[in-house]
Amino acid sequence: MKNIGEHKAVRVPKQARSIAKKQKIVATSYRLFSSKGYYRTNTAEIAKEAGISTGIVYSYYQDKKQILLDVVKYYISSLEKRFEPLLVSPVTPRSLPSLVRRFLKISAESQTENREAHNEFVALSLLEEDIHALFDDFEDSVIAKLCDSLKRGAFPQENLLEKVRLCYGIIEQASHFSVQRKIAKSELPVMDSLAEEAVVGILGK
Amino acid sequence: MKNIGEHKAVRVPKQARSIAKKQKIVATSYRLFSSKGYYRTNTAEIAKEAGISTGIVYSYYQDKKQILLDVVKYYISSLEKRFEPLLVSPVTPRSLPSLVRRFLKISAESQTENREAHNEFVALSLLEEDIHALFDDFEDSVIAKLCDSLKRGAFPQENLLEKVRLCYGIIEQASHFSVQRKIAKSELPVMDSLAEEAVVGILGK
Amino acid sequence: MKNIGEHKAVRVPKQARSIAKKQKIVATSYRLFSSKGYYRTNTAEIAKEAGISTGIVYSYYQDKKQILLDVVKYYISSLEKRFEPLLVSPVTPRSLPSLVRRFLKISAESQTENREAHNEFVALSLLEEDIHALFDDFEDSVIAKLCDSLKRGAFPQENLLEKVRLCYGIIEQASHFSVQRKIAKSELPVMDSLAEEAVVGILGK
Amino acid sequence: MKNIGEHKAVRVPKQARSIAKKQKIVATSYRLFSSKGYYRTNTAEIAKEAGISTGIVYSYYQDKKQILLDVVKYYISSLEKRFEPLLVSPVTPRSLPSLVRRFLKISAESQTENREAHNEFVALSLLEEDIHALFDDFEDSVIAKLCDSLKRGAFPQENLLEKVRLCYGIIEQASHFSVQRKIAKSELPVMDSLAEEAVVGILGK
DNA sequence: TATGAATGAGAGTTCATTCAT
DNA sequence: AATGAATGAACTCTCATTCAT
Repeated sequence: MKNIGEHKAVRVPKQARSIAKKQKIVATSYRLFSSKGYYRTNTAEIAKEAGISTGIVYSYYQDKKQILLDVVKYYISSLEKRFEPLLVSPVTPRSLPSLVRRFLKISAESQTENREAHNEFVALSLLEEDIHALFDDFEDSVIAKLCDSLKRGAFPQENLLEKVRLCYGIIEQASHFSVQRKIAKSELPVMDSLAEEAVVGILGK
Repeated sequence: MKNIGEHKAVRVPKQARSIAKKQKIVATSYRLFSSKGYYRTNTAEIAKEAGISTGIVYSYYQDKKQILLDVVKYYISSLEKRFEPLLVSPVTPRSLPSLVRRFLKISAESQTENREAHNEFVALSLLEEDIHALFDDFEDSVIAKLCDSLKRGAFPQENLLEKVRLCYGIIEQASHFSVQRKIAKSELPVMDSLAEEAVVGILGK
Repeated sequence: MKNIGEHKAVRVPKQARSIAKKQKIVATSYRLFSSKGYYRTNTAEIAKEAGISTGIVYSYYQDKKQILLDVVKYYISSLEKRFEPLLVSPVTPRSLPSLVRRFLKISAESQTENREAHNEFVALSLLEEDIHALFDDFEDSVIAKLCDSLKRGAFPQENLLEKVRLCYGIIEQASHFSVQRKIAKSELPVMDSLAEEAVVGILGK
Repeated sequence: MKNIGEHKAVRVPKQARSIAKKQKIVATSYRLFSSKGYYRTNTAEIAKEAGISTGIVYSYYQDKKQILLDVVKYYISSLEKRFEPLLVSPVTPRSLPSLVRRFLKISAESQTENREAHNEFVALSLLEEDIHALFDDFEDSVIAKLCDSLKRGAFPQENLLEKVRLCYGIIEQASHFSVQRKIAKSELPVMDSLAEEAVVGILGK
């Protein structure tokens, strides 16, 4: 009864209607996972909220975990869209401070707008290996692009990768404060300035 | 299922034997939550591993969540013990670099030794408000103590709290790399040096 | 679910294409039922393997059970073809031993070649009344023909039907050993000889 | 989520009450499997009919299949009890016919009284390897004991095992007719006589 | 005729929690 | 105080069958 070693056929939607339905599942799941959490959302609820039957969910996805993976991919792709504009042009020492500012702003915005989603998915990435891998890939790609921009902008290349990793972490931390912490709003510019100076200091060396 | 507004009598253990039993529950749960995860550990298993009955667990704890809270408190208190030595003496500009190094070292050690616990509890702190509050309190207290040490060591006091918060975050990030990332081991000293310089730079201003 | 008393229109195929399609369903189901078992084969799989849609299956068959009935009929008709040559000519006391041998051989062959099908359908005949009836009819017809052959070959007619039934059972048993049992291959001729002697003894009286 | 490689603790009941409950599950399942069939009986029904909750079933049995195995063991042990008296004393050529008669009688009785159970479990033994193994063991043990009785009764020992196997099969067939077949009741003694003669003939050689 | 997406009841199983002893 | 058997709602996933196109 266990169907070991046998693969269940999962529909790969090609027609517009099928694609729309799969997106509907992802969008609904994204909303539910964000608001209630992955573990507290059941498949029946996903189906009901998406306006479909439980059965059909399983013709698009092998199991609940696969839905989660798609939801996280969807979330990450929305992050990619947000950050993309910051990753295309070369960075010069003169333009760096402004880049850092924009990074901080977008990072904070993104975390604020999707606060619950952000928390949920970052948490899941710590609990589930394959989710972690998705975030790792995203981070690696952003960092690689930043390295590239910096190289083209004639920044010192010694230990560049490590520097960028650390700076990326600093920006995440700083924007994290903006969002999660109960810091007085008036203090946020201070934090941003500190982060900016730190980043400029690290990369400029 | 949650009996909101209705209080169940939960024993507050005062006798040595009772206290020992409660500690046994916490220690066992800590081990199981670390290795299998909170959601994948059931109460029957906790009781069995602790050598007690399932029923008795519920005379010490209202529900599973309360056990988790105690486990996290236990984890945090172990963190406190680790970091305490770093938080007692004043910090001078001369001793700062060494403090940062020790912080990085202990932070990395702690994350490595309890890697699974660390991931699990950080994840849960993102998923559950009350767990989050516990970590927040811990962080606030560490940061407050650091501020104090720095004040006594005659560091510039302007925006000190924000500076320390950011530095704390930088150190967490840097030690995080040591542990989670697949960075080449040879690169770790580089990361540590960068973090040290950044912290010294921020606090020295 | 069974819509008792309500008739659904089921196509009775008359055009060549329709007949071919129905045969395709039966042949595919036969293969799947044999290898995976009836309960473990679902209609979607039958349709897919047969190269048709799931919907069309239900225009040829009222439900899954009806497919099974057709598959069993198909299996039985293949048995009929195998045994037919043994059932046409009169049997004399002299030719009886050779007939028994041929029976044993064909019976064993048939069980071996379709071992999985054999087991599956015999099992289902014990579980489902209507399948049982199909096998009963087949057996009755074989036995009737054997009686006829024996009558024409001047065997004693007293209790002939019972005798033949028993002999038929003996042959089934003996060939069953050849196939299912882990008897040493060297012992199989012994079993066949014993069966042969028993049959000759019974019928000759 | 799949708990691969982890064994679930299944209670091994030692106290009287626990044993009674496990027997209750087996007895209820035996009844339901016999009347409705294994595949058509669900665990909720077993629990309900046994007057217990669904959950507790799974603290006695790992899964539904394990219940079936116990039910079949229970059935086989009832067969053993029935046949035991026939397997203890030596058989002489003089006592053989009476032994065969008693065998036929008990075999027919057993199949009649538990007709549905018999069909169901024999069918399942064809569908499931591990059920098959249980029946094989039973059959082997009966046949071994019969061989022993015959040896002690000075029967010719050449090919004794094969002879006994075939005779055992003949008796099964003959009693099968009594039960399943729509033979006229008046014809049953004929069948029994034929079987008796055949067995005596085979073993006497 | 034919498709295959869609349905939804029902399956086996788990587990936080309770309660008779 | 302590046990661990018992509960039963809730879970994920399956599949015979239907139906809009």
